[in-house]
Amino acid sequence: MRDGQKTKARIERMALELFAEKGIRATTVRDIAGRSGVAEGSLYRYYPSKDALARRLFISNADVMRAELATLHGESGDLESFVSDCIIYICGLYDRDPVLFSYVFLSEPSTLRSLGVTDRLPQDVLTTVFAETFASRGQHDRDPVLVTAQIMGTLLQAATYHLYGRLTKPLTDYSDELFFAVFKILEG
Amino acid sequence: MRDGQKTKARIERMALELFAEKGIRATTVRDIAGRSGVAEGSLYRYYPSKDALARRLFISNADVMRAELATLHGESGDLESFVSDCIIYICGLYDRDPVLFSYVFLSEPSTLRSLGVTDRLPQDVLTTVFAETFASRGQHDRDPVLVTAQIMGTLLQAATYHLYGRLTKPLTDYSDELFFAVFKILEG
DNA sequence: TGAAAATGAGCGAATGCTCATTCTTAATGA
DNA sequence: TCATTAAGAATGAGCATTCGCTCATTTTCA
Repeated sequence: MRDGQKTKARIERMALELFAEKGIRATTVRDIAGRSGVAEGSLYRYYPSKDALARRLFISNADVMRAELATLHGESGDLESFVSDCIIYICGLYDRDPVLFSYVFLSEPSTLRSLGVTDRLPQDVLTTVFAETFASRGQHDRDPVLVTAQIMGTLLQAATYHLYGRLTKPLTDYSDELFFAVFKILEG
Repeated sequence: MRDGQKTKARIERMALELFAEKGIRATTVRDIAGRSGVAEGSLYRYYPSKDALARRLFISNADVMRAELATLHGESGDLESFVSDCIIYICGLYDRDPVLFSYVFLSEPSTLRSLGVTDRLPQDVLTTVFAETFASRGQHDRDPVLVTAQIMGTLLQAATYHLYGRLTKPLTDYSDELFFAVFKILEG
């Protein structure tokens, strides 16, 4: 029999690209099939619906990212080196695969809500770590959610501007400036 | 004759809410008409298409914001007070009308590209001001685009987290922490 | 040759939009 | 004062098209 896994992988990748380029609603099953070089019906061998595919694509990729961020935390000595590793990781993620990055990090709130994935964001790992650290340091005045928002904001908006072609070098090349801002935010 | 301007205004507001809540593609003309309490055909008295309405809503609101940010620049003495005014303005914008804020600032890149409005973002005012200031100060190593991304990132991501219900106080209440981070970024 | 993989015509539902028709009301004039 | 009217405002059934999805059929290959 034929190797269905290759077809499945091609469908997933092309769907991811289209979802990131045009949005989920604007991407039709015919679009996905066309770009994947398969028939429309083939999608339904592997997924019960277009939305299930979109949701699975988000969750499986976001879960990998969350696991890798958690690993970074386990390997790091202190908060500062963890955050620094996060920046390197996230910049590398964008440079290696801007399409995947866009889908997971730059989808609009309404999209994530309709997918039901607002509680599975990779950046939640940061919030947890910040909460633990601030608590153990007795810094009860600091808001781990706000700090996460500020730090992730600098990175995500930089990525957004790169998508628009306004920042042209790889995101990793801006890591010095990004480090600086993030550490200032972290210091409080 | 009847006052069509009130109908037009109601259609625009309800469309804005739906676009922000569900996205443009996911919002049907029937949705807009239903929530506005008018018939479907009425939309087409004022706009040639749903997309034209979406585009007009973005541009007219973004242009107002750009003008107001430019006014802030004209009234401010130095860069620091301008940026501080911008933070107050943007936080107030979110607190007063999160729906409008989401539509203009939190739509995903693919949406803005399909509307053809990526060159009309309110935050471009900041980039222009930064470019002028850095040039006049001889700070040729600083990237006005990156600084804009970092500063706007902290604000927009804070707004995003507020939308998710993770930040609960008005955004303005966080302005102390936001000021701090933004000024650190600005210092370089 | 058997079972999994892949196909694509076609279905019902939904969508954006049109247009013939009706409704509303300010202006008119006797 | 009040019936008449003209024109803009509003309607909603209906059209052409597109969409997600199904399934009987064909293809592929261990």
